[in-house]
Amino acid sequence: MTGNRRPTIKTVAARAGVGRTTVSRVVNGSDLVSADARARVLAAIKELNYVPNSVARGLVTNRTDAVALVIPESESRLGSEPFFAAIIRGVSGACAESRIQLQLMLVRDEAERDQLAESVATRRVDGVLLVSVHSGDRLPGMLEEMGLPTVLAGRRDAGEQLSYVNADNAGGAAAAVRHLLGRGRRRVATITGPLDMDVGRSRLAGWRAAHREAGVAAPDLLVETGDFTEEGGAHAMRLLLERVPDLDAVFAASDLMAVGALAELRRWRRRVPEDVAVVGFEDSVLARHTNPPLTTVRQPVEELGRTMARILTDITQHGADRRQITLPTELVVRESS
Amino acid sequence: MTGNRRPTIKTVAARAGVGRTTVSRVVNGSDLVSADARARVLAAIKELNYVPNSVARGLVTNRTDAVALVIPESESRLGSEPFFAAIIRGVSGACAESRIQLQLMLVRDEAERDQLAESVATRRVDGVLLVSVHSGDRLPGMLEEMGLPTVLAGRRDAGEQLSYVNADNAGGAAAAVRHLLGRGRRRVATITGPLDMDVGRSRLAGWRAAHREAGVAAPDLLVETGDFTEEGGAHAMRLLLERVPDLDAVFAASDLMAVGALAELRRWRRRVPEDVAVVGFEDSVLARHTNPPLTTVRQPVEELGRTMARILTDITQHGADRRQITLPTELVVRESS
DNA sequence: TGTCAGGGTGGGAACGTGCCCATTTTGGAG
DNA sequence: CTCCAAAATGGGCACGTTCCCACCCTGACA
Repeated sequence: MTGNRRPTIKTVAARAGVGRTTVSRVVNGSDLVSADARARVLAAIKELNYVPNSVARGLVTNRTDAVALVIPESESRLGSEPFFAAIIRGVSGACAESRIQLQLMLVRDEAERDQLAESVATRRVDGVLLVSVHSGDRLPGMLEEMGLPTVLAGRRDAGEQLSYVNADNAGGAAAAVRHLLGRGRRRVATITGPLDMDVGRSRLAGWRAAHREAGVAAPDLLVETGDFTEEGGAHAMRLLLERVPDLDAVFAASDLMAVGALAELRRWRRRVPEDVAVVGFEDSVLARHTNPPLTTVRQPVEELGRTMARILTDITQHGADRRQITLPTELVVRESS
Repeated sequence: MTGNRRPTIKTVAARAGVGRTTVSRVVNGSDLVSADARARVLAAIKELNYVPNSVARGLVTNRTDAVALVIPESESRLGSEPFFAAIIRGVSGACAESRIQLQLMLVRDEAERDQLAESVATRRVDGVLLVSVHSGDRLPGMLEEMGLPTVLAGRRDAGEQLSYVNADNAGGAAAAVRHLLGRGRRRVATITGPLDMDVGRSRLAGWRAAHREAGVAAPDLLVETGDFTEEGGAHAMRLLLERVPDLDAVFAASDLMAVGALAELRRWRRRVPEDVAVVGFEDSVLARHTNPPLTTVRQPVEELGRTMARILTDITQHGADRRQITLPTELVVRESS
């Protein structure tokens, strides 16, 4: 209980009978050190239970080996937790591999988001991972201007210049709608995500593309905008049913909205899938627990997080260039279609 | 594009025509500085867009204003994501208030967990938040010995000496079982959590206590051990049905196990709640989406995370003592009972 | 007018590390 | 055995901050 200070590189050097530099070299794996010295240093490290001080190291190297993962809480709160949880798992796994520290920043409102650039500057992270970016978002640009490599989960628009990892939203949506049309559905409505996000627009574009491809008309009458929430899905479903009573299928741009749609359909006494087929997007845990189990487009969310982290470490550690990657999606057919 | 370095405290001092110390005082809110000097410094800070370097600060203060949140991934993977997501939200919110940085560490296996102490030592965090601790776990003790204040989510046993925040597991379980007995159920089985965790034992103790209180026998025949997973719940339910065909209620120690139990009961053609009533524990999102909606014991998970973070910052920032807190739970009656 | 208390101020040292560069040691060739 | 290149080594400095301490200045009091 003597309040022993932690051993420093100096302590180790003295114990091993070498200079500080030699210890530093051993710790950082340089090969300019004799086998004998290395052995003595390693022994001293073990005896003293020495761990290098990453704060001091960061001061001189100007790197922290840490990245920030920024998640807007307003959107994660709404039950889309499985998505963010999977992102976090993927990111965390990749970071652990590269011995990179993960700093989590949940931003609760615009004010906190504006403050983010400063916070990130103070904290001296090596890079930033941004989830859920809206179209006109200026934050990513600001970060890159500050010299902070940034990787987005999902692009802001089709011409995105920054690094991003994306699911094949248009392709997945098209596959879903193709599936519905292929089973003889003729009035396939869609509940979109927010149209100020590329993910919302792309999935809508996929719905359109599949119709075009099949030579089926796709009137705007069949399109209702949602907000990725359960309530939003239910509300959109109601508007659609009022407007197009004879619709026989719905493609919802997220599982959560599909759940809301299912509830609304139940209220209207429409049977799923007999009267109306329903398809969601994401394949979250939810999809397996709805009644009936939900046909949906699986996106590899954990892989998405992992890829984001890998791109970022390639940039920060190996000076790689910006990269844009789109991951494939896959239709999972269950009983709602 | 001149590769302009970030301004340091020295740059600011020069610009404001004062010494480094004065700038430092202004930044840290000391009142030993004249109004005139303060104004000049603040102006310079704004002009130069200066942000203090927390790494350099950490080197001299020996504090990082960062805490680590450690979550075993093996357990978070199993669909209990809502629990961990809520913990993270609570912790993150409290950290943001105190301007504390949150470092997330998902540990995937024993090896990573063993390495954790070293990792945390290298990273120089001010304290550690540990989720999901098992009974004999030595890690918390090791951390405290290293001088790292540690707060647990859930205690290791009833005599826990370290700081922890806990839900009233025994009380909540007792309320659930009391509710079942009160509605005339006479063969109330239970699917427990892992008995090497206090949370598992305490909820079982609550089941026992409610029986004792009502003067109803609680034979071990009615107890089956689960592992907090859906499959575990289904498996335990099957064993119970084989052993006690005439059971008329089940208290599952988690929502996820209750979901598994519901599925198994459906396979056995038992109606819920007519033949068998089911109660879960946690009140996760899942509970509202089961068929029928699940009666469950709500635990304030986000509040739990928030409280953990507050206790830790009280210790690290204000030198407070260790603290043990138990948060109340609340029975939420839905249609499964 | 001289003294002194105390608010303001700034320079120096230290925190623990990586890296530059000068110096010492080693080993092999002549 | 000598010499020299290359390998091995260690000291000094810098990174950006906080804190200690010495100093200066102002104004009140004797």
